Amino acid sequence: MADAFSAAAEPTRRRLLQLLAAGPKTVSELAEHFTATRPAISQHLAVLADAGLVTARKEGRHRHYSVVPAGIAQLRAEIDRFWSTELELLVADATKRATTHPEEHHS
Amino acid sequence: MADAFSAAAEPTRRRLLQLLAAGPKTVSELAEHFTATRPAISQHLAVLADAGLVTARKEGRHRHYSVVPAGIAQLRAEIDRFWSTELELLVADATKRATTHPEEHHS
DNA sequence: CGAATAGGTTAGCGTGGACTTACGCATTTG
DNA sequence: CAAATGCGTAAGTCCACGCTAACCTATTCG
Repeated sequence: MADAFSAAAEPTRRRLLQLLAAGPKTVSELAEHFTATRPAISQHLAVLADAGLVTARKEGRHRHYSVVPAGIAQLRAEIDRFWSTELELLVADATKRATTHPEEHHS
Repeated sequence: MADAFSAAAEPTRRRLLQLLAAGPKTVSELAEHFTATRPAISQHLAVLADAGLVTARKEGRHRHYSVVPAGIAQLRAEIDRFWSTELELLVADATKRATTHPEEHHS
């Protein structure tokens, strides 16, 4: 099984996951949101499926793709594992500094 | 400025960020944790720097790399924007189902 | 000053990934 | 049944990317 983090990071696949999070959709429906051709979207979906993030349910001549909750949970776990305590503290420090001294942001 | 999400997704760079989160380090110190050569690590650091995630402080003949809190905060924002409400609900549903009916997990 | 250390830069290589075009297969519909 | 629809797959192209080897610069130390 592929690395969920890497699979989900690609911009097109990121959007695909967001679109599918709102509910199941067919490949053609999804492809309408992109400039890329339908086969390209189909291949992206295959990558996501290989990472266990989406699955397809066959229904007539349609293929309804939907998100796999367990896969999304695993992706979440990967993100959380990456997002260590140290990084969390750094962000907390950064946002605190930004709200306290907004103009000290010399570019 | 490059996409922080994509930059941080690459496995080697993911580890670099985690190592740097624990505190500033030189390129050689970082390179010890990998099988890749030092120039490779140096290039990964350049990618992270281009994404605004790390910065280098020159000190003698050493370059101490460290994480940029503001960049990490922006990465966090990108992740949060990706992690929409729908995805959150799916995960909540998945974990709930897993803890409630553990054996219904037919592979 | 010359050797050694730290590290950025370049050129070039190989691979993978994103993409398109073309095709094949199933399913529905007239 | 024939045309049309929905979609996966194969083949081929192109480019970005990760990597190494080689080189160059700056700094420290004998």
